Amino acid sequence: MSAAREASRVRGREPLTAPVEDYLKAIYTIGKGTGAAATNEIAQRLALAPASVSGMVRRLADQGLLAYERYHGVKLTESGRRAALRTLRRHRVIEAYLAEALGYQWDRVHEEAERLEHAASDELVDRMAATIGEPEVDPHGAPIPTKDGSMDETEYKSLADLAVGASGVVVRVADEDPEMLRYLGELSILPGKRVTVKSRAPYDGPITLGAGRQEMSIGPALAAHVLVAPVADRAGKRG
Amino acid sequence: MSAAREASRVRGREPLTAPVEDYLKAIYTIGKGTGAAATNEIAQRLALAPASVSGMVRRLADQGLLAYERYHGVKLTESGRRAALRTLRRHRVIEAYLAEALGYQWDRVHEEAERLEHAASDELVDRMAATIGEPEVDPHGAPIPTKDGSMDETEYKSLADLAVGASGVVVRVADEDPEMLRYLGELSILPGKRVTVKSRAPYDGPITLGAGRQEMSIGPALAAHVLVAPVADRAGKRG
DNA sequence: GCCTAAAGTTAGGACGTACTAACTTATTTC
DNA sequence: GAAATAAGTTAGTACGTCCTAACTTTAGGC
Repeated sequence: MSAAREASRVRGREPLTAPVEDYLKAIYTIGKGTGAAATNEIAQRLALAPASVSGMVRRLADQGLLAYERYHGVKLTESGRRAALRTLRRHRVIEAYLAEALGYQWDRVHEEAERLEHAASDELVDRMAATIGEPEVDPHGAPIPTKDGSMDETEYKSLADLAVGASGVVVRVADEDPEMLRYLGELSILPGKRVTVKSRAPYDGPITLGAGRQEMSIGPALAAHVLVAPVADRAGKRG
Repeated sequence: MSAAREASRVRGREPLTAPVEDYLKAIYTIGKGTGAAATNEIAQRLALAPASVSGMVRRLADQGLLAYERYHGVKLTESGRRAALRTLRRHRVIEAYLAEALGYQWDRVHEEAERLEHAASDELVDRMAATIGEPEVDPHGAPIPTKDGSMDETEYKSLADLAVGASGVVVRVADEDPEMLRYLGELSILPGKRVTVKSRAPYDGPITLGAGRQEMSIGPALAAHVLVAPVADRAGKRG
């Protein structure tokens, strides 16, 4: 490695730029913490040209945030993982705070948090978290990393994977699209809601759900974004 | 004017970048709204080289935010003034919110707001303002521009200009330096406090103040940053 | 195992914002 | 009003991030 590149790697703890934080967050969520992320996946998630990603991941690797092997994707280093979790914590605490303290609807928090996460200090985020009682999940049910950089990584089944007749409690909606969130809200498919799969039509057909006294049908693409914790069935439940 | 430059001026209502907002804010506060600002003043306020300012003001003039005449400083256009006031409103509402809702001390709000002002949406700022009861001043006593872009431009005397024997109510501390603010806080020279000038030493010497039951001396440089509304003297006041 | 499609990279350029060094214009002083 | 100083500008460069176009490497189908 050249002296110049070595020097750039040694460069200390300057704050990360907003694009850098976005890359790390994207890589983290693609790789679920430790897995690898492909150039095209990163490009798609960030709505950038793949060529731009190639250039950026090289710089991030030079800074010691990524392990990068040409043509074979990237993995976060320990320092990259910490930075990603810091940003993810900011994002989710801010989302929770906007909903709890400022009356935002759950379909609006993501966009606002997407900008604020790069501007808020650690202290601000900690104060927000304290003010609303140290939440453990954001308004979509996504777990909030702790200050020391650990996060609940429980993997949940989606509603699309639940067997016919099985019940579950919605724990998370794994998508930020405001339209989708509003639609789910109308159906009152929200974190905490108990649902039962009544039937599933063949050939990727609609899934019929029971939730409280209601019954409803949703497509499999939508169902795949609704994550549930399975519960044992019992009769005479209260909605 | 060339076609290319004309085209760039016509470019619509894209959101302004953070540096652009900082320039406009600086120019507004230097020119007190409508006055002119010199290149070197802007450079000093933003801690930039004068050459950088020359380049930037030309771009801002191309965008119709400034009136710029080479070698003769700049003035905000109406559109520049509106943008500056929008940023100033964000900044001061955020400061007030941090202090009121999140327990920040008055010497810490400026730094945090300096970054958040570029990331917060109008909606967020309006919600913050509503949540803390539509404040009219920030924690330092600076007036908050209204949503429709007007601001109380009352000019106050500073403590350094108050005659010996005269009294005033502190309305504002016109500086953001945390050390200065903490020091004034220790002396409890805060917005709302009533003070009386007891004496003034010659040759720019210390100014002795009475405030409540206390008496204290401060230097003229510090006094110049403390703005007061004059009040008629009366005996037997309560602190 | 070869060929093609998919995935990824390099080359070259643009834009916004900053810098230093060298130059020009304006202002002050005598 | 000329010289000295202050204020401001241009020229040339750097850096971070993005782009498109053209090229290279990898992986999948036969």
